[in-house]
Amino acid sequence: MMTYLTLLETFKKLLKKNALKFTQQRELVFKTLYDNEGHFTPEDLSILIKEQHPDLTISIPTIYRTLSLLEESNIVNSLSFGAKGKKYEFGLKEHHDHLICTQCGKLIEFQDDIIEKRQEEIARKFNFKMTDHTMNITGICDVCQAKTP
Amino acid sequence: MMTYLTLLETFKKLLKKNALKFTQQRELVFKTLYDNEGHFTPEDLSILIKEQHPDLTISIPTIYRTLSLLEESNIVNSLSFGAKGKKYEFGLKEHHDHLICTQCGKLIEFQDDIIEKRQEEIARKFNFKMTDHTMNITGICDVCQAKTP
DNA sequence: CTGACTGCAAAATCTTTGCAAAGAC
DNA sequence: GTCTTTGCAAAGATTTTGCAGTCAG
Repeated sequence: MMTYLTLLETFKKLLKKNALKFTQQRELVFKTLYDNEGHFTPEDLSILIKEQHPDLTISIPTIYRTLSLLEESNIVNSLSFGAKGKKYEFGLKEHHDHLICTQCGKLIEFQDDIIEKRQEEIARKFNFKMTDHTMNITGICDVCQAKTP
Repeated sequence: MMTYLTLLETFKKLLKKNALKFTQQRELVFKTLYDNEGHFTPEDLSILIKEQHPDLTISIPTIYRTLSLLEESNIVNSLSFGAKGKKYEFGLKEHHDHLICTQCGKLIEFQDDIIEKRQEEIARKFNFKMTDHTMNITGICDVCQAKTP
């Protein structure tokens, strides 16, 4: 994983290349997605930013516009599962998958080379340029299995 | 894959078990998802139903309510991505995973034994009692790659 | 300076809800 | 008959847009 500053430079260069300006708001969205692991709706981000940067401001429309911009450049990925709305995550990170316990909500991240490799093969087979993948295995974790026999 | 009538019986029993009524509208949504391979927004379904059953009617709110109902019972699955809104598919068929184009919203289903088997192994490794799993590969499909160089 | 970006308010969508009438059992 | 379900219209949410003022380059 590259450092924040390196990634920020990449972002700045990309903006320059497209005659777009580097603004406080754009950095805020970029940084907040970088700093926080997870998937966020535009509103989630608005709240996170208020908490983590009380001195700065950004409006909801700007968050939407910035996320679209970042998504076009593959700096963020969007996906939405279950709940309403689209969710965004920082896209310049290693892929990872999840095991989710439906009883206690525990979340285990894992990374499996066999699956990673197989996913690439599948994407290739369908001529897909893979930008992200999510795999969620839901079930009941060992602790909860012991609790409820 | 079971026959329509068998599946319909399952659906009826499920409704009865929950003191819910079997109505023309509920069957319409169920049947339309069964008859049409693919992933549909509530509005898509409304249009499909108008085309395929011009004599029957169903309102948009009822489609939303019925889809939520069907989803709770795992009779349909929902997915949402790229384009706006959630999409629903008939859920009582073989397990499969998805390739999703984030630009045009195209969705390709695939099934891969290597991945299925590996998922079971991973669940076992973490002592998880797997109840479900979903895998989505997001990316850019061949058509969209050609469009944006 | 100049053109792009932001925030506001308002519009366009998309989804849910309240309620009277109709329908399943 | 009773209690759910439906359709309508209206309310809520979510996302996008127009425009004047602000700001980066």
